[in-house]
Amino acid sequence: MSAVITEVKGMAKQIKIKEIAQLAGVSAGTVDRVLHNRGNVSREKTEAVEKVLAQVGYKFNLHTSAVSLTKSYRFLFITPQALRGSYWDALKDGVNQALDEYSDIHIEILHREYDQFDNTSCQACFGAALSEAVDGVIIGPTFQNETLAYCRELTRRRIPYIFVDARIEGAKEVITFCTDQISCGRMAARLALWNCRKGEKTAIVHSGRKNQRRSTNSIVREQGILSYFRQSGMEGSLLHTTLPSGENFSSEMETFFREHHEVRSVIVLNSLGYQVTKVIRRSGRKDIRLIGFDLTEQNRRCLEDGGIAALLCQRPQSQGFYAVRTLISLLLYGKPDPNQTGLIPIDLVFKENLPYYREVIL
Amino acid sequence: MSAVITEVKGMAKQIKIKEIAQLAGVSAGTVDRVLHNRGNVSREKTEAVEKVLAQVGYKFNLHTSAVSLTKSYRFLFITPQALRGSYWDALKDGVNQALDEYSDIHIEILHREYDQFDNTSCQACFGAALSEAVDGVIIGPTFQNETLAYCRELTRRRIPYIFVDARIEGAKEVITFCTDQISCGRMAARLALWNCRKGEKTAIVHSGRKNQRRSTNSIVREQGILSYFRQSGMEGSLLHTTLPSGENFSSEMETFFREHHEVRSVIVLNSLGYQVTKVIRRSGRKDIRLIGFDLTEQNRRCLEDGGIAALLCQRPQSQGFYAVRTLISLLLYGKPDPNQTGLIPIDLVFKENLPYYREVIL
DNA sequence: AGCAAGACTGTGTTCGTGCACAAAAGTGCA
DNA sequence: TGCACTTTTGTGCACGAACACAGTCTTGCT
Repeated sequence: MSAVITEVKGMAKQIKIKEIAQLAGVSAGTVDRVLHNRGNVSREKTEAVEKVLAQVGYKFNLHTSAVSLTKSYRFLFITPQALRGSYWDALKDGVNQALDEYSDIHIEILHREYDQFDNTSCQACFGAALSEAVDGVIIGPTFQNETLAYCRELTRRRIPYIFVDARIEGAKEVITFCTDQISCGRMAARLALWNCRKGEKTAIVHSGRKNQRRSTNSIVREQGILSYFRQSGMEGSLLHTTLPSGENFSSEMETFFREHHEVRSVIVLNSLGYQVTKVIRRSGRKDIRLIGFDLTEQNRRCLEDGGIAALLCQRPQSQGFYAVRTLISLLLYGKPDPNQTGLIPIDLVFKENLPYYREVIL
Repeated sequence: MSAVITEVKGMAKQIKIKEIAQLAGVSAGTVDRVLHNRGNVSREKTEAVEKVLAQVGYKFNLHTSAVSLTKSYRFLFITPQALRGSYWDALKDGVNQALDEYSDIHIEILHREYDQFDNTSCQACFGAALSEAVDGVIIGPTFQNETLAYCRELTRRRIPYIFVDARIEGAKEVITFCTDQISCGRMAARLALWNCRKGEKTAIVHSGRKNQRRSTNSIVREQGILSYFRQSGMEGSLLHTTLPSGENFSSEMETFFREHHEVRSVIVLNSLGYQVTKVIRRSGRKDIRLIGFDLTEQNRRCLEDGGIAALLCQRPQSQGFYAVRTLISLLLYGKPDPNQTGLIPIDLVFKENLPYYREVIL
């Protein structure tokens, strides 16, 4: 019989502002001023407080702060159109969840949507956004130039902003909440090559919007796929095809699947996997595994009925939730939470673990 | 150019106890008594308050409550030995994280560990636990009878308890935080059969503790695997082998892998996948994909070096976190959060998304 | 020196909730 | 009815952080 091992875990007795004040030989008010760097504190006392602070490790608590908070905040939340059940809709759910969690803080969020396939719409949206007096902005970016112009103006006005889903090179955002799309691509590739035989091929489906740059995410995902295939010495087994824009049925693609019997895996680079399942079904092929991205309502159904074998997801709810939380924390304490990396886990969803993704779990 | 769609999201103005009191024609103290069912309120006023409550949808705020809370709570946390980097250690991390998050509430947690392979140790542990005066208990159960006896006593003493990782039939726990092991098994099976050819086989590795019942979880996982294989008409492609107890190297299993060339996938039913990688390596086989469970430190390393192809994980940190949170919420408000289902998502981890599981994300 | 402007610092009030205590109302019994 | 007792109800303070305000101390200028 082995011994009963025991251990006591107590709370790390949270230090109070009053105690800090006492240790530093100042009043609570001064500590408060230092903590929020509101200024008007002599160098001497600032240093005294900061010295104590460094030793005791004071922890901010959003909720306790909120009890006494009188100020109210206004955020802008700018994304492509968030259709019911879409990726952006899920992100919005996360934003609302944060609003709920921090309902003791007075926050108002204005949601502004633009057409992600029309840069003039985006431009107009950002233009209108500039006339709003807000304390912070959350941006789901698409168009590089338009977004950058807007961000520059925000920087000039000292309004903090956060990217979700993807970042724009050159911007000075507080943080970006997104997943590493290279890893996403590599995971998709691993699934495509899982137990793969010589001669079997993998098809990559691109989005085929006319006159439209492909989204950065889909480009990077493809790079990830490519790097994994190259590393596995299977570079030659990749094929490419294109999904036409809109809901138009692609007879071209149907022919593609009919003719390429050696294709056993299909990776759809965007969230339109559910459209490809229809094509595959029409082609009569039953030996193809479809790997898609994003847990939209349509994709969810396809996962359930078997049309899609696996989905790679980037927890849009978490992105929205953390974005709001970070903005609050930043505005209340003047500095972003240093623990935050901005990297959001990648979820691999099969039919079996799908049910857990019904309710939002952060 | 399409229109810019806009929408305003504001906070849902939280109702205060004072307002409720006013609406019900009573004092704030009475509302407080009703909310926490402390008794000593006339039927008449109770009904008046509850009527208002039902209309306005009052929401508890853990943190504001905590500000004024003077009471302190004591929880017991009873698990198998939580070796560094083990599954139980991860669960403990989640408990500590909750302690951290709710550091404004006075909570003390006593961790008691027993030897999961020695029921007398478990019995002794529960025996000692009964002499502790505590407000709630979190149990990671292993032995059915011993646990049930302890739980009966807890029920008698009206001390709430919560299971993590697995539940014990017949107990009256507040809630159990665990994943559906059937689905876990089915996911493992899906991976094993992913792109599988006729003639290829899958080996299931059982734990081989002497004189020891297998853990409920591993039994249920096997049922899940079996059901998936049966459904796919591949029942015949399953083989079984056993891992000896302790760290002893299994030459028997090495021979198994050498002889069964048709085995292409291996599912290790418990968290000891990393031990099996050594055997496979010794056997010289390089065409086998190992599917394991639980993101322990050792398994993590094997995932990185490729010895393990995929791990199925059950977010032990979340389990620990939610267990503590539920206990707090229960003790403060007298009733568990009805939103909680207790089901924890299943994570499928490859080498590519492993980095995100370094830091605990709830 | 006298004085005002500004920098600095401490005190006191506020928020919503929990809880102790006091006040009020009801109950039973001689 | 009067008295002791219990049950019910209201009031007031504490909690910890934010912030307004008032008081104190510099500093520069006439």
